[in-house]
Amino acid sequence: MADGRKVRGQRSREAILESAVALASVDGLGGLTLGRLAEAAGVSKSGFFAHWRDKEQLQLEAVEWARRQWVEHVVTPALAVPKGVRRVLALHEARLAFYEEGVLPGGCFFFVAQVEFDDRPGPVKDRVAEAMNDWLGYLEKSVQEAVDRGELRADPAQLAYEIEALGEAVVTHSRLRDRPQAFSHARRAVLDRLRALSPDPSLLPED
Amino acid sequence: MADGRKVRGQRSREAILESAVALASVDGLGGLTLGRLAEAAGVSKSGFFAHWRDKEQLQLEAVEWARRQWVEHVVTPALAVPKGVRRVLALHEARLAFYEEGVLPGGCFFFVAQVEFDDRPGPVKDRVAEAMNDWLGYLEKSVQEAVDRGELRADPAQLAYEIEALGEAVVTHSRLRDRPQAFSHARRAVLDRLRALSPDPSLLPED
DNA sequence: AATCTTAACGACCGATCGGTCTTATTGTGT
DNA sequence: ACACAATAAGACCGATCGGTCGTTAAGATT
Repeated sequence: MADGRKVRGQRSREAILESAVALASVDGLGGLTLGRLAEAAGVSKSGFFAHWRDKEQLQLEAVEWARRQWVEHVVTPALAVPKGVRRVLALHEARLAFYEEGVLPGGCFFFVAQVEFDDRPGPVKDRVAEAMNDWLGYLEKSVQEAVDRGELRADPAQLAYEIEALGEAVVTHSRLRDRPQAFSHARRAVLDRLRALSPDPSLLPED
Repeated sequence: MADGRKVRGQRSREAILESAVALASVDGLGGLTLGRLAEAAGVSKSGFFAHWRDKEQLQLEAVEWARRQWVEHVVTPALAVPKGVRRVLALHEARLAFYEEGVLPGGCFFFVAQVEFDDRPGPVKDRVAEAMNDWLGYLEKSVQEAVDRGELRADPAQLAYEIEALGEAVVTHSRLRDRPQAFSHARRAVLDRLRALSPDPSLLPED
C-alpha cells in the first residue's frame, strides 16, 4: 500500500464518503445526487466511478462509514464509564452530545436513513437494518449488564426501545420546535426512567 | 356549488390529495413525483395543474389533508374517552392503531414529513411544523387536564415529548425490526409511565 | 342552438438525473 | 527511456424531472 496512486485514491475516496454521510444526514441517501456530492467533495462526477460501480455501492459504503463514525463518537466514549446503569446513561448522553455538537449537519445519518429505507426493500435497507440491529443490540446488552449487576430492574429490550425512541426524537424536535427544550426533555426522560428502575439512585447524577 | 363540473373537479382533486398523502407517507413529499402521482390517482400529469399552481402548492394542501386525516383517526376517537389520564392513554392507543391498521402505506405522513423538512426551510417546513405544534399542543393539553383532575403528577410538556417519541419510534422499528415487538414496547412504555405518574392506577387497564 | 366556463388531455420544453465512454494525468516497475 | 497501471476529467447519453402550451370534452348560461 505504499503506492502513491492508491494513497491519493484512498484520500479522495474518504473525502467523498465523508461528504456523502454529511449530505445524506440532511437529504437522505436518495436525495444525495452524484452531481452535488462531487461538487461538495471537490471531485468530478465521473471520477466518482473509479471508486464505486454505481450509486448503490456508494450508499452501502456510506452506511459503513456512518457506522464507524457512530462507534467513534457514541460507543467508544461510553466505554470509559463503568459497566452498569452509569454506562447506559453515558450512551444516551453521548448520543445527545453527538447531535448537539452538530457532528453531522442533518443531525443523524441513521435516523434519516431508517425513515427513508424502511419501506424500500433492497441491499441498502438490509444494511441499514443490520447497523441498527447492532447498535440496539449493544444498547440492550449494556442494559443487561446493569441488570446483572443489580443496578436496574428492567426488561432490556423494552428499555432499549425506550432509550432509542427518546433519543431519536430529539433530531426532529430540536429542529422543528424548541431546540434546548428538546434536549432537556430527552435528558430528563431517560434520567427519570433510570432512577425509577434503579435500586441505588446514588449511581446517577443529581439533576 | 351545484355545478357538475366543479363537483367532478373536486372529486379528482380529493383523489389526488388522497394519493399524495399515501405516496408521501412512503417516499416523502419530495420523493413524490407528479408523474407517479398522476398515475396513482388516475389522471394525466397536466390535468394536475388545473388544481394547483405547482408542486409546492400541492404539498401544502397535502399537509392539510393529512392533518384532517389525523384528527379523524386519532383525535376524534379519543374524545369518546373521559378527560384525564384515560384520554391521554387513548390518544396513544389511537395513534398505534392508526399505524397498526395500515391506514397509510408508509405508516405516518407527519413522521416522514418532519424528517424530510426539518432541514429544508420554506413554506412546507413551516406548515409541517405548525401541524406538529397543534398536535403536540393538544397532547400537552390533554396531559394538563389529567394533572388538573389529580390523575397525574407530571410536567405536561415533558410527558407529551415522551409519549410522542415513544409513539413515533414504532414507525421505523415495526418496519426494520420486529413488528409485534415494536408495538408491544410502545404500549408498555407509555402504560408503565402513566401508571408510575398516576396516584390512582385503577383508572388504567391491567396489562 | 350558440356561447361561455371549467376540467382534463397530449405534446412538448429545458434542466437534471444516474451512468458510459474516451482521453489526459500521474505514479510504478523495468 | 518506455510500457503499464490507476486516478481523474470532460463530453455525452437516454430517462425522468417539474412545468408550459394549445386543444378538446363536458356542463352551465342565455
